[in-house]
Amino acid sequence: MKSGQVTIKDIARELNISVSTVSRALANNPLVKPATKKAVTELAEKLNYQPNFTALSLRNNTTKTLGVILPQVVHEFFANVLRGIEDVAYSKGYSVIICNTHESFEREVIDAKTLMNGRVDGVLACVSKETHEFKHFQEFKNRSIPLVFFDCVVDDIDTDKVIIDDYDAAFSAVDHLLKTGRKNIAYVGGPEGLLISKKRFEGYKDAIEAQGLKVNDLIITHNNAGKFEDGQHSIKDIMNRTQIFDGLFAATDMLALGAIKELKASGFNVPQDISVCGFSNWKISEIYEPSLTTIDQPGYDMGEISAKMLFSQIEHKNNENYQPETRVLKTSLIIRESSNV
Amino acid sequence: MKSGQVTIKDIARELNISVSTVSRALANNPLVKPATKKAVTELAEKLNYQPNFTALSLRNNTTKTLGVILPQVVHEFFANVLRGIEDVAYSKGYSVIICNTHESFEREVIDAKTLMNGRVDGVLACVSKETHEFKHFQEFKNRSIPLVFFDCVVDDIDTDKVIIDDYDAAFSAVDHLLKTGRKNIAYVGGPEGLLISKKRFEGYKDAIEAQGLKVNDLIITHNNAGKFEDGQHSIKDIMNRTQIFDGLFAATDMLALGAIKELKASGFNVPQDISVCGFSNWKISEIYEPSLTTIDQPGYDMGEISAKMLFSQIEHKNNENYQPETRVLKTSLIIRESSNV
DNA sequence: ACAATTTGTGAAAACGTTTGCAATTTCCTT
DNA sequence: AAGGAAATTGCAAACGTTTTCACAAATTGT
Repeated sequence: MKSGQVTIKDIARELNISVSTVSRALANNPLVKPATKKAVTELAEKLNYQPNFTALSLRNNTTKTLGVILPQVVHEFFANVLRGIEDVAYSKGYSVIICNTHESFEREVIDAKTLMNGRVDGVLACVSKETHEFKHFQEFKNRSIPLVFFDCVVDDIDTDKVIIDDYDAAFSAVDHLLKTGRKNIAYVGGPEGLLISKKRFEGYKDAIEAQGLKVNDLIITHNNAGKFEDGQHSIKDIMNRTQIFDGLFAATDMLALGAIKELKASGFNVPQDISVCGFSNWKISEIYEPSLTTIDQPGYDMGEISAKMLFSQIEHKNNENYQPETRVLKTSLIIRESSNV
Repeated sequence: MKSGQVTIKDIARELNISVSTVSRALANNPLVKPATKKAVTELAEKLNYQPNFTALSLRNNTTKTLGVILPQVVHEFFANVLRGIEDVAYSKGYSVIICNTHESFEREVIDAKTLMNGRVDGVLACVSKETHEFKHFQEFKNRSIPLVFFDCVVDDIDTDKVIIDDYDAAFSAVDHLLKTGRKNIAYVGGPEGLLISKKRFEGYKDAIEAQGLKVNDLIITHNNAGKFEDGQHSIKDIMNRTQIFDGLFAATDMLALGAIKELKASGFNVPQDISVCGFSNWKISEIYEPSLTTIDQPGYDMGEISAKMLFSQIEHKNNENYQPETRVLKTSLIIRESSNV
């Protein structure tokens, strides 16, 4: 006997009945005689029988597993999204395979392939910042594997999507800074290729122009990532060009904090000299001194909604007239010390 | 035809050969005629054939999947552990299922059951702080499913373990504070039930006594979690009892930062009045002002070593004389502003 | 007491793959 | 051209389950 796994056959042999009867008994099928049922369930209990997951998957053509592809996991926003996804999945008896691409295109392609061979019933994906080509995702559609994008989505692929209203969020953040009397708001952005970066940048520009002011390229920077160090470099760059700015909007909290660090190092006070707003509402933005004004993103909701949409695809897999949908979630501005002037 | 999945049968039918030949051709078996092989591989390519994962698992009695059970994912240390695990797993063609228990015992039991039915080839686990009963883990051993514990381990279960030398780390942290001339070091700890908490606390006490000083219960607190707010509460509690202390060792960085916040609020300066040391070396400890002295834990190494041990179990599953082993990893003290006196 | 139900059970196929064995074809050798 | 070896290929079983269909046994109605 290998691997100690108790199977339905073992039970059948032991009780001198057929596997079919055991299967039915365990499924509580009314066809089987109560006495037999009792014998089977008791023996199953005693032997600690667990139905073999792989066999079930093969038989039922369903793996009760969802795949999630995302670029980072040490990330409070994604962690909240994951919680939302997991809660929905667990409530339906599903497990979740998490594929962490570490923002690598290559890894993303590998992960996509891994999930494409019938290992999961559906996939939730957030594309990495390196990704500019989407064949690997298109393949999910070709194989009609249910797919939902969240946060960083692929415009060209026709499927359900759940996104944050990044434009609106950025607009309201910059608008807030302007309403407190600031006139020259600098911008410290993330990867330019990313759709969410573009949206945030547009929101920034439009908020300024909405006040009849002009956008000033001298106080605008973009970065390949959204890390603390990038925020520091951005401020150095801007300072080399001009020191005329009194507000700053950063596309992530980490960029904002890096910027603040550098501003302090250059002798500026936040918020007295320069007021600052970040994006994401990570825990650190509440702890830091000065605490950071920022945009709160509904991560949990995003996960929950994405997962529900995915299940809706899974459950209506054969429905011809299913129409992909894009849900846009609202954010909220959290005002703290860094913009409290 | 359902679900569009191309199977080996489709290829066989199309080419008018048997499935066995197709299977062999795809496996590049030398038995099959080059011409046939060519025809098969070309058609497979054209139809974008991918071997069905579930069928393979059933056939080979191996899922090429590892399960990881851990209590949190928004946690830099665990995230590093995960990276280490993933890197080893990927290099062997394995995927990783991550089960996030959210520090809930109930969830941990469910997750363990989920992984117990042949869904994974082995399990890496870090127990939640709520867990005081271990039947669900013992069951892995009963079924001889390879199991490795990391970080928060279960003493009673005889299997491979990888841990941090928490005692040693705490000792060296407190020793460092004492060597800078501080005499009364407060302790702000995490969940008392957790083995790692106990070890850190012991290291703290022994370091004090090693200097011929006495441990003072008035300046010791324990918390149910290791969060920022717990650190704040701890300082309030201590302050209500006494204000006589000039150093502080906290069992996590977040506890340390919460403590610092509260100390500042009470008019103390860090490090001038009270020097502080945390534990874990999260990014925030480098960013915060004052930057935080802390213990760096080799998270990536822990993941890598754990995964390697697990694979060693998997590969020697039938080896009678396999002896479980416990690896203890060294940490390093990172001295920053918060203890720079 | 015999047919007609009802009730309970088993055999076999199916999910997609690999592989030992047997069967067939092809190619040499004489 | 026949015989045999070598090269290809196919059949069937197996992995653990569910489920359709058929059949046996027990019960009911007359």
